[in-house]
Amino acid sequence: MVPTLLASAYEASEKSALTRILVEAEVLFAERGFDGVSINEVALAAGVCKANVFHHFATKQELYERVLTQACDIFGRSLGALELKEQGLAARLRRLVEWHNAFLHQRPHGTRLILRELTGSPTVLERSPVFPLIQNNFDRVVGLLNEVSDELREGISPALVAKVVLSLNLFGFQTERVNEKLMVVGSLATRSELQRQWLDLLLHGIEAPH
Amino acid sequence: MVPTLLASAYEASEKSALTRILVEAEVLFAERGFDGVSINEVALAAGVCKANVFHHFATKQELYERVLTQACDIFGRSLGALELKEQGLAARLRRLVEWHNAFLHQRPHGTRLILRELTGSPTVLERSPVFPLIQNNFDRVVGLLNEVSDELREGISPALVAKVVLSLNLFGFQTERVNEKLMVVGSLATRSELQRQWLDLLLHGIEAPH
DNA sequence: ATGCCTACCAACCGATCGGTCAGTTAGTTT
DNA sequence: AAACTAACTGACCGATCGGTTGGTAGGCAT
Repeated sequence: MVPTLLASAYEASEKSALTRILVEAEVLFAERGFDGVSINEVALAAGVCKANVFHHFATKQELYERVLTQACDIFGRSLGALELKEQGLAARLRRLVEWHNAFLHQRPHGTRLILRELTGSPTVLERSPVFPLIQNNFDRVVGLLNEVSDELREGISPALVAKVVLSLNLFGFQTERVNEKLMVVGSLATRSELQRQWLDLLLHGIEAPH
Repeated sequence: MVPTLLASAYEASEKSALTRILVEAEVLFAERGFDGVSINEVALAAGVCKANVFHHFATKQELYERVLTQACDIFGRSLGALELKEQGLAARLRRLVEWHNAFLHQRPHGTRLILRELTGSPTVLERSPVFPLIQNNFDRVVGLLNEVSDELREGISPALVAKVVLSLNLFGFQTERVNEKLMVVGSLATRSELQRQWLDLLLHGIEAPH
């Protein structure tokens, strides 16, 4: 109805068709991957016809890349809004993990979409414009830890800590649905409790003091 | 040529068509997922015609589940062959990580196949016969750590340690190809060096002694 | 030799895939 | 009022999808 090319126009109570296409495409691609979703499905979910999707996006690839880039951007913006100055290592690490985990669950579809690219085969989107964004976001996390690197033991680099922290959070998120089935009987507690535990583990190690 | 239904007949120098189908299907499914691979591709890679694949497997699903189950079985057998008695926590943990990592790289396709199920949406293969196998394998790893649980700090459960160790190894494997691009400049060293570092990190924590 | 079974293949089926096209509607510009 | 443009649709395209069918080739027991 309203002729506009701005995807960032969320002010309308009735979302535009373009916005609906992007939203539904993110959900579907995140859940079933590029090959698992047909353009027709996206169109149906968005309440438009297939040809309309091709009016806004030249190819299926273009739609996919647009959704993916958008997800990376949102992650970057959220990371940029994270302020944790004047804090020590332990507190800084805890806040970082909490922010990261909260973000993952606020945007599960975007997260899963990015994870697909991060862990998928390199044939798809090998040199997509997304990789620099991921690189940049990772570097910024390392930078946050670098400011308190003097509190780290010798031989422990900020990059290593960042990798471990992000890995545990992301893999935990990725396998959440399986975990629920896998650990019905006791072994582990709630998610936040589990997170508290491995953060403590990270800070102090697992070995008992002798 | 030779009429046999045994898939485990590796003794023939010329592998049977069935074996070739299974091998190629594992590679393709691991690389591009269930939806990303057509039966025709599998047939071509195995050097047979499409109808022949459907002669050995009733449906695409059946072929996929067969390959997946096989991958889980091989993991279980390799885990069963791992003997690490009479060792302390540190040595035991190191051997466990080394075995796991070596296995992942010896069978990258099977590993990626399992990871797809572990991290994918629950709609596909929701209640497949594979989940009990995964559950069982995880429990056995926990059991190995449980034998030295007295060396763990209070509040650190063997299940938590197992989850952290397996997560770091698996996510590291999953993102290996990205890592190579992501860390061209120095931040991190070789894979084995990186692994040694986070194992040390796990044992002793990251905080400097005050 | 005859029958039987397994392995294997070319050709085919209806459905769906990504993508195109001609045409309609409606708001904007001149 | 005429011209233009973006948003949108139904019908269609060739290709490929998962799966079926009818039949051939060859080893084996009788």
